[in-house]
Amino acid sequence: MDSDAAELPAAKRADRVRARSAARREAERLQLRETVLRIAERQLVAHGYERFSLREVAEEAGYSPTALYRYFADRDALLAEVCSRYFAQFGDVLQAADRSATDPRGRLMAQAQAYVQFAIDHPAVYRLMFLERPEMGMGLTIDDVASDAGFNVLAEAVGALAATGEIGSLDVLSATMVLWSGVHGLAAMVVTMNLLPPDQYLAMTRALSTTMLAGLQHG
Amino acid sequence: MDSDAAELPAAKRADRVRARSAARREAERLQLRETVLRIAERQLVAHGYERFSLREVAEEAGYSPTALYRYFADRDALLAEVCSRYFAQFGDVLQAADRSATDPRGRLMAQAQAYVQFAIDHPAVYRLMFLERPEMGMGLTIDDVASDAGFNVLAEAVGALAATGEIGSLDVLSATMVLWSGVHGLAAMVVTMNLLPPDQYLAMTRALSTTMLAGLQHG
DNA sequence: ACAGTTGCGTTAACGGTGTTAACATAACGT
DNA sequence: ACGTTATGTTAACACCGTTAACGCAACTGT
Repeated sequence: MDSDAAELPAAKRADRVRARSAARREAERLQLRETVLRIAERQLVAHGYERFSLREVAEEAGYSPTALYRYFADRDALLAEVCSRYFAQFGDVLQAADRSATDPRGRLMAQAQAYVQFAIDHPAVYRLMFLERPEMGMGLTIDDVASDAGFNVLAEAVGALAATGEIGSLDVLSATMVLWSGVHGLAAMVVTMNLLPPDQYLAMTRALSTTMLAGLQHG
Repeated sequence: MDSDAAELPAAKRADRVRARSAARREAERLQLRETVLRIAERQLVAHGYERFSLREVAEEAGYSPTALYRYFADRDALLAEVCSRYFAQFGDVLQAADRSATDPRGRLMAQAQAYVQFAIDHPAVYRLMFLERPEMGMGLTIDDVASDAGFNVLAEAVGALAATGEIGSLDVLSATMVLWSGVHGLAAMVVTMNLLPPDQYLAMTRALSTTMLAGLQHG
């Protein structure tokens, strides 16, 4: 049939077949992992963290519950992977907001808006990332957080603000933590109680960030 | 035996016995409720919200799991009652802090300190009250919150601050929400991740409240 | 081409959860 | 003394995450 292939040594063709077969199986494995992750993400968003069930993910995927253990160590590992992807997305969102302005003030204001907007858009995910299982993503120690992408975007903008002298008596790390606490508090309210409609939460975010920035300047 | 009692009509003595019996049974019922509540509180504090188990409460109380349903509608009702008592305590703590100073600024600073201190002292309870099940206690709507004791202590101090003109362009409700968001964000961090030792959290609380108060003044 | 190994998915089972239903028993009111 | 009510029990249901044992297909080395 294939004259070129026929001229090659049989051993090499067998090797090619073997390699491609392994690659195909690996691809299938990755694809199944991917669909399971997408199902898990969908159910997490739909049902919330507290009702998230490994068995239900398996059912929707068309497998027995125990089959998923071939691909994920346990329920937490599955959730952690979903989490880590959203953490990357969250970092990107903050970075994009940061780039939407040039002056430190504007950069911080935009970041705050984007931060709370993320919580509004993905409440179940924000809850998992920052409220229920903070170890999935940013970790529990101050060093973990200091190495987080999102935190550093914020910290750098605060550093830039400090360079203009508008940071008062606080050091950069403290000022960063203070600002983070503020938006985190609002985000936590967004995902746990719906006191206000989303747009009012954004207005509140504006009020909070202007207040804090003004306070840093005159503190 | 007892000549006085013998002279009374038998019917009346029977009534007295009946009433006291009912009272005694009611007291026993209340006492059992109370011990169950104390056990539940202890286990909530010890194991945290996510591991809280009705069956384990029943076991420690010396009853079968289903027995508790005579005294509480379900697991959530039991937790809600534990919650409501802590809410009362939380309100008292804030009020006491409020009274520790006379000027609006000092009142708000003291309240912020007491707020975060409460989260440090009772992390599992704060999580239940404000993060996991906010409907147990302060509710989910803005009207529920507006009728909460703790919130009103804060709101009144903000009102007093506004009377001195140090509140800038924000209305009292918005300013209250902004301040609450800030301390809530810190408290949420206290109970979900332990980035810092408690005393540093309190220092951060001071930094946060001075910043926000300065921001309100110059905003 | 055949034998052995590896990977995948299954069922069965364990210990745990909240909750409902049916039942026993003791105390109470008439 | 009898019927009723309150209190607590056991059994059972429907879930949950997780482990162990097994069947089976595909792949690998000889």
